[in-house]
Amino acid sequence: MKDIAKLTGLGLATISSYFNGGNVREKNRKKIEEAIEELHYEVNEVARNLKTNATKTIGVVIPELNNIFCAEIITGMEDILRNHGYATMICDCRTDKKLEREAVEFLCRKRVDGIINMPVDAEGGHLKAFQKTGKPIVLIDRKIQGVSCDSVLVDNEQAAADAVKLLYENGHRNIGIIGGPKEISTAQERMKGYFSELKNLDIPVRESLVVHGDYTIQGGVRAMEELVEKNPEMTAVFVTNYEMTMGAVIGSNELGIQIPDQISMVGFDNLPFARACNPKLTIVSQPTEKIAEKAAGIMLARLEDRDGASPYQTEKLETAIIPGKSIAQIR
Amino acid sequence: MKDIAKLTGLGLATISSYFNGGNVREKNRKKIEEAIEELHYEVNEVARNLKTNATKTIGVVIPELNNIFCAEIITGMEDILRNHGYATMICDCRTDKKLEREAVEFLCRKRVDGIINMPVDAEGGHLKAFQKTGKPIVLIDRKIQGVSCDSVLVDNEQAAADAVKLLYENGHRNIGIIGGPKEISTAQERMKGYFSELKNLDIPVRESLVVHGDYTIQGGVRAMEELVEKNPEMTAVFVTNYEMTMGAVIGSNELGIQIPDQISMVGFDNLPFARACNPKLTIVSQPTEKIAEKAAGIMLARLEDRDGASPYQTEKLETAIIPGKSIAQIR
DNA sequence: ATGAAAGCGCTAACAA
DNA sequence: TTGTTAGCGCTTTCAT
Repeated sequence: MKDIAKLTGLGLATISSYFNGGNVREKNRKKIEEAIEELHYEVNEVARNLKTNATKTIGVVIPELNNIFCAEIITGMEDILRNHGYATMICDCRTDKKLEREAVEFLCRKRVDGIINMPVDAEGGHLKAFQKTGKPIVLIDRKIQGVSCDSVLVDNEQAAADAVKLLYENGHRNIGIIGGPKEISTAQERMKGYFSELKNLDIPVRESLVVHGDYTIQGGVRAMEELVEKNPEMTAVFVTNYEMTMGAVIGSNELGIQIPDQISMVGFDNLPFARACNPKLTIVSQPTEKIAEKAAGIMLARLEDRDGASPYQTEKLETAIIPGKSIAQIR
Repeated sequence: MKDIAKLTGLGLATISSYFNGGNVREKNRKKIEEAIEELHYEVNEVARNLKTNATKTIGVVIPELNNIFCAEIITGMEDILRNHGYATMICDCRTDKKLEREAVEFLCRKRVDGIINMPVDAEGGHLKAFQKTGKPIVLIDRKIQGVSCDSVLVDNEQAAADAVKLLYENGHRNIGIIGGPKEISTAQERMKGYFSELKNLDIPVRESLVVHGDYTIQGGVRAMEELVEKNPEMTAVFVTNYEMTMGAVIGSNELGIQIPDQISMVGFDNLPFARACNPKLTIVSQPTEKIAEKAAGIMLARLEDRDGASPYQTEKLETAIIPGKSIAQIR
């Protein structure tokens, strides 16, 4: 910047003003632009950030990038944030609480302006340090008790209830569930929806029909094997996330089980995958696009009007069932 | 840092020395640590970066985050880079040349120490500006003529030839191909492998068996429909990326085509998906883990020994065929 | 081993 | 509208 000041004979403030949309006389504007061209000048954001104490960067901490649900949400958020002048710094913590905490500390040091987090640690201890900075935090997909911040969630209980009801309506009474890790709030809620809907429908819960997976493909395979082995009378399975759905489909294939002739199935997420299954899988679908929009929107709102200390909000979005051909009509 | 200097009565240089592994007397070390605790001090990386003129951040520019091949590679690279003290700034350019150029410019301003790029623009014009900084660039998956930098590629021609040969060995002679966009080097190479292997095997090329898709799911569906309609005698299809493979499977399902009874198929990438197909899909598999390792490794090497201006290297990795049950033995 | 001081590239308050 | 100046939080000579 000094160089371009020298070259144009202008003061630093004028140049700065030029870059920040201030008023600069047409003549000088020209001069500056020529100098920029000649010097191949590029603003140094690092210096600017130091001065303004804002990095125009949002940290995003997620359990696995290599997970389509996460990837879809991130893609959507990044798009919106970028269009508002914000960069995104993504940290994949590999579903590891320690790495998650390190990621947040790292983003602290990097002085990001806000953090969007799909939390692994349900206690939320990893966020405490960042929260002290007073900068905004937005939680997505999973809630944390006791961390006061905005959240964007999905109505998981309803989603599970819908799935169970759909199976019931098709005559199923022995409905297995492949749930997620017990610590994770989404998994708890989906499980709760399963139980409450069974109760609603006056179907007794059978322990052996309930398996807790770990939200991974391999976990889905194992859970499917276990369910099938333990429950010869089971006619349907509800799988509660995408990775395990894939696993359950793999398990069925490898066990030689026909869907839906032998077992009906309702999966979770990823419509293209559901379409690629033969027969097409019926799934619960989460509105990833909307989650991204809401999360980015809330973050931007917090960032723009710091003063408008509006109360923290929790958005709860609806899921939908996308019908396929993986449910057999019984009797 | 001033505050902690004041609190301990030490000079700034000592504190700085403490943070950078310098020699500090045990006594003072203690004092500093106490002060840090009391003040909840955290290093400001922005300031440090300004001074050292290095951000310890690598920019990654890819066509689509929402693409498992990309996501897997990024996950792998991020892991390695993080373990070496480097952060990663990911820019998803949505397969858009303009956004890609903007991403690179953006990363320039952010003063990243290097860029890893899976290029959309085969001309490579978007990289020129960054290259002037003298900082390292590593290209992955696709090559660019005339940009002098390191690349990590895969032997696409061989991969395609292997697939064709395998189909040939199973008796297939009418082999269709769903290729990718003509501008993309990987697509060209895979197409080249198809042609050269057919020539090797003395099979005449039939125009109608060659379709160019666009590397998307929907493109795969359309391409499959087109192939089937135009080529009643076709017995096998080779699909040249993951998204289109998914599309081809969807297309087959929706057209009611049995794999492999009516048409045999060789897909590309994503082993879990291949396993989830019924019957299991035979695929060409790329070593994403290794690509990530190589790319991150080369980047780190360039970053460490700036002087050791070793010549630019092009790594070419091998693909593998993972057998499934989607190829019928003819006669 | 420690301290004093200069400066990285920028912005912003103030003065002209 | 433009120029002068101070300073963001750190690192890094150079003395001590």
